[in-house]
Amino acid sequence: MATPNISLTVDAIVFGYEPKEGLSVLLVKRKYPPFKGRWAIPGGFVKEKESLEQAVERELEEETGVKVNYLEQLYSFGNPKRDPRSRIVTIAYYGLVRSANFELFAATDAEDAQWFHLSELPKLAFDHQKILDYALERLRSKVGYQPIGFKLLDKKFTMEEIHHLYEVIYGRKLDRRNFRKKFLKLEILEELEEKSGGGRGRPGSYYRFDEKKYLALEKKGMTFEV
Amino acid sequence: MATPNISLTVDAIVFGYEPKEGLSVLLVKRKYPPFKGRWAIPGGFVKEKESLEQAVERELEEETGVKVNYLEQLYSFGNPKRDPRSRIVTIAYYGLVRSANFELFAATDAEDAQWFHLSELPKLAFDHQKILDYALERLRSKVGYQPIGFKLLDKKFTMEEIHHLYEVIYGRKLDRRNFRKKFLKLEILEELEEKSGGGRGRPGSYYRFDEKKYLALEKKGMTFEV
DNA sequence: GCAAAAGTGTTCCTTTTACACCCATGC
DNA sequence: GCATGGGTGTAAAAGGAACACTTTTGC
Repeated sequence: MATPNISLTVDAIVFGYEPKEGLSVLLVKRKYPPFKGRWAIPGGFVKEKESLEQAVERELEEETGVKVNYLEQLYSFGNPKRDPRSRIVTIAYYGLVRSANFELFAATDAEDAQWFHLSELPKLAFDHQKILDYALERLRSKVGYQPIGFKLLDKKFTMEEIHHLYEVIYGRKLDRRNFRKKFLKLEILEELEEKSGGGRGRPGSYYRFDEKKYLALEKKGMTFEV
Repeated sequence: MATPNISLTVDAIVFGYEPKEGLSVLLVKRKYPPFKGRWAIPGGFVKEKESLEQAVERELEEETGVKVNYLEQLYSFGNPKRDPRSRIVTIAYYGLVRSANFELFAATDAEDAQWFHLSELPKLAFDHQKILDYALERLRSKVGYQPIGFKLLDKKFTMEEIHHLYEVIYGRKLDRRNFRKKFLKLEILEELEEKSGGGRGRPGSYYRFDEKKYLALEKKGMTFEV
């Protein structure tokens, strides 16, 4: 009656962001066949007693040492031929990490783990490119109506940083001044005393995402839109 | 290595619509424990050689005789305790059918299959209420930016019908005149010669969704929005 | 003619877009 | 002072919401 011949895995597209680097994706190099030596997105089999999210977090920890700051289920891929070995259905997630967490280590199932710029992706194993495309599409649309962009930034960030982040994700220019006004009008940012010194030009304020305020406003019917 | 103790099922929320009845959901009465005699959404185990979508369509056919007009993956539910028997992960879909296809039959795994108004739902088995809530949320949002509402209507329909459909799905009144203008401005409806006779008042034109035109416009960057 | 529903037009207001200009800092 | 990037304001255009009015049908 059950389905003894179908295995279940989870995989995770993890996005990272650095102001100077742009968006990156976390990949691991496969140690074993099939696709030995090829880059793939981290993931693995789900254990019987753990939740799907726990499985994702465990695999990420084991294979890359990364802890995500945000995790969301993406889509389940179940094409009977997606894995040459046997029938393996995977539930894909995507995650976001703060730039500070960029340290990696190589471990268990991965000969290596590494960040790749979106513009310099290697050929991926299995149907992982398809999963990545799907994740990017989701990120692009979701960042416009849910406050998840902050999860890619430091707790404190400047207007310029979040503005640039949105430009990178959308892949197009956004008017700096209109972006600022739209964002501030949402009233979910707390302006800090501290200014961003160091660079050229006038220093800008640091801001922090005020999640409590956001949740309260959301409950009242406010909608986040960028 | 594999996951012999996790079983995989698919389940489907199927929505139907009748102008006079509003939105309905297709449910089946469980023949066997657990939850014997309780209403549940149709679904069942995935076979090794079939795709997930094929599994959904097969189970729907077997349990209810219904063929959906639209099918979309919703979300995967994998809480370790969602099924009291063992670890069963389900990939949930939602589907839409035209009102004409409303005929049902009782079959294999179901003592009975029946349409339920959204306002008169029985208590559901497993976590199926949660899945239904999720499906409704998805339907409500998606109908606003993808032309899937038509899948619930006859191939030809009047403005009044689609207007009422949106009111039912959104659960609130929409100005008849503004709705009409907004919809027509999209230029994806083909107005037919035929008028809706019979009722009281001035007859309205029938329309048909012009999918080719929609796809062409979409490619050019047009966005469907209601 | 009257009621009912379809179809058309107009006005007002909010939001978006495209800018110009001033301010604070490093050198 | 000058270059550089941050911060504020404003005007035109577009889009959405509210609503009055006309048309076509059944009785």
